[in-house]
Amino acid sequence: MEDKYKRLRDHIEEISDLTDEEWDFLSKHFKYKSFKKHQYLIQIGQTVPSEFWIINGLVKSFTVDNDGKEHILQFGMEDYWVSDYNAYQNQIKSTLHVDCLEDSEFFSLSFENREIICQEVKAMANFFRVKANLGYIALQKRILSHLTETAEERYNNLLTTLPKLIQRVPKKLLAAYLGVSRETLSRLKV
Amino acid sequence: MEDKYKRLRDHIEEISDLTDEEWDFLSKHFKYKSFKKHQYLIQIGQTVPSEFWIINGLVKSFTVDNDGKEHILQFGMEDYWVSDYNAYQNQIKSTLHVDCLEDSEFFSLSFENREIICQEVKAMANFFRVKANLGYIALQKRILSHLTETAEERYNNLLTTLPKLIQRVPKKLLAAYLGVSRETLSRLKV
DNA sequence: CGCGCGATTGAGTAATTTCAAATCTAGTGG
DNA sequence: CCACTAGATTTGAAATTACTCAATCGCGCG
Repeated sequence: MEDKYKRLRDHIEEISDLTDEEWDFLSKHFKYKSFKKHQYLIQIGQTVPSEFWIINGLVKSFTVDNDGKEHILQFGMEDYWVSDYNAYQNQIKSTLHVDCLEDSEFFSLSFENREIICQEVKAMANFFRVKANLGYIALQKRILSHLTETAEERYNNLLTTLPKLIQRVPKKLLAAYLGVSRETLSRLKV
Repeated sequence: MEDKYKRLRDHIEEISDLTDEEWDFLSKHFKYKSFKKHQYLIQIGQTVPSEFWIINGLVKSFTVDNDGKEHILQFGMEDYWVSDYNAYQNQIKSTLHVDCLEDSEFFSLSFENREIICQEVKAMANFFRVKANLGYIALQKRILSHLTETAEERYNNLLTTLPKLIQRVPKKLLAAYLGVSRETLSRLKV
């Protein structure tokens, strides 16, 4: 467990340095959680009290449309943060499922605790500010990739940017992430 | 000019309250700029020293693909923030154009000045943190809309969420934002 | 008045989806 | 360890959708 906390601290200090006192204070606000494959962290219609930092494992966040088809907003793996941020930030009901694709471990952070540690520890306010900026930038890139690239190009980009992910995720889920049918993805000459 | 600064302060205080001293300090770090229709705030290949808060006017940020087609990442109007945040945050060359669709006025904020006011004024660090979160959430919604909705549904959503924008923007630019050809957009029965 | 830009419409083409079936694979229990 | 089964992947063919290329129409500005 020590090493898991250590990894979280390292992760935060990639962006904002912490004193030992700050770390002692803030680390108490995270809660360790463990989920089995196929368990849900978040379900549509429920409140979202926490966001999750992924210690290890793999999750998907997704919605289901009127035809029953699954659309994947995000995959999350080691060192990723995941939640339904719309529901979390605005304290409303979730419109997403978050489901474990593997047995996974997390540190969860409640909305209240996040505000507390941001208020008390300037470095954490800075961390989340920078992190949100980076997330915003990453999503802008994804939007642009949807506007400018074919599914084939997006798939090839995935292969090069997240090769480890590809091996852990069934192709039909990659299709649901890229926005094409699994048949079309299967027909791409890669 | 007084009222323009007042509007910026109001905008910030929708999220984070400021003391008069804090405002006096931080407002000095913004620079007023005015651009004519068709002028570029940012061009591909150039550095991006600033982000811009739009006092009034209208801009688009976009790229041009290999076929010469334009793809619009964002429209910005009154009270919006706009930049190439990837280039701005990482201090690299821009991959976007930002172009004025109308005569427009801005307050610009350099990267250095943003860090300064975030360091000195806790409320501003909080403001940008929350703002980045809201931006992240908005882009997640847009990703999901691309995955789950048809161009027709996305267009109808635009009509209801940003009716004023529609009237100021030619339809072919809306098509470039929604990710369909102008002919297809024109054929939608709305 | 005419020019240019934007919007619309038509027709043919290309790409993707859907539905169906066959094949392959990994995990389970015996 | 093997056989079995459910899920995943691939392939085929038809149907749908969107795109491209072209031509026309409409309107505002100079």
